[in-house]
Amino acid sequence: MDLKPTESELEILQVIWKKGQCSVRDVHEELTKNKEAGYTTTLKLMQIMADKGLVERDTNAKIHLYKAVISREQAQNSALDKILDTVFKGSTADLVIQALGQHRASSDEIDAIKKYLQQFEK
Amino acid sequence: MDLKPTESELEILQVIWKKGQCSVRDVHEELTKNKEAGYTTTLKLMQIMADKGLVERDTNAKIHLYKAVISREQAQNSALDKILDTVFKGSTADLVIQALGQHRASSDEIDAIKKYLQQFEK
DNA sequence: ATCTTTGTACGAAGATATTCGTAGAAGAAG
DNA sequence: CTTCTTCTACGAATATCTTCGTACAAAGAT
Repeated sequence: MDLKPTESELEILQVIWKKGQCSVRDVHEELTKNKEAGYTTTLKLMQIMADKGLVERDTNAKIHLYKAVISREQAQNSALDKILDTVFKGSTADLVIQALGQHRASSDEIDAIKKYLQQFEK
Repeated sequence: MDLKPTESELEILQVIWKKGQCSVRDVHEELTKNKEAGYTTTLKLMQIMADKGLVERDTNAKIHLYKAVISREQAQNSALDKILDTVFKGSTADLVIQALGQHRASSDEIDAIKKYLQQFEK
């Protein structure tokens, strides 16, 4: 099992993570708020995702319901692993500093991070 | 101009970032330390990258020399932008905390980050 | 019961990315 | 000069991802 979602699959996962269990219709409506897409396109992608094991589906009713197999956290970690490896030379510190520098965290966010770092005191 | 390197292109950029200006041979030798690949495959990829504007090449000598057009920092930022958008709901704090939590930064790294955060004190 | 809407299944076209074989030019070695 | 190696150019096969048309089943409306 590979479990590495493609670009489009990730868009769909985002919707499922946000809304929980979803029909194709649910996902499609959400996706088409931002971009054009045919309904069967969304359907096909979700079927492929089910084949790959990225999502599970309940086919008991006419309207199949899909839920995510990989969690957002898993996806976050594999995304971090990947970019650490490909562009950050493995340095978490570089990544964090670059993230804080460029993407201007709010002061609340910075407080949250400082608080988090307290753990490592002592 | 799109400037979004693919997976393979990123592998090549890593070598160029590391070694500076490179011939195809240089890059190829480095790549094949880790994986199998035909020489002309590397060549073709680098030619495509030159077409796309990801690298520039000096074709004066017989052996063409390639250098990166986009910097590692640019690639880092676009990688961060992308995963912030796709898996972190735009939250830099989540990203940083997840990175620190999962990828066990060394205490040196944590110190560096704390120092960095001092900037935001007042 | 028939028509319309709303679903899933499936195949195939189109787009993009990856891999490599073959050809020929330019140097190096003999 | 001829041969061998090393290089670039190019085209095409393969793989993967994305998109959508068509077909048909099930449910709802008239």
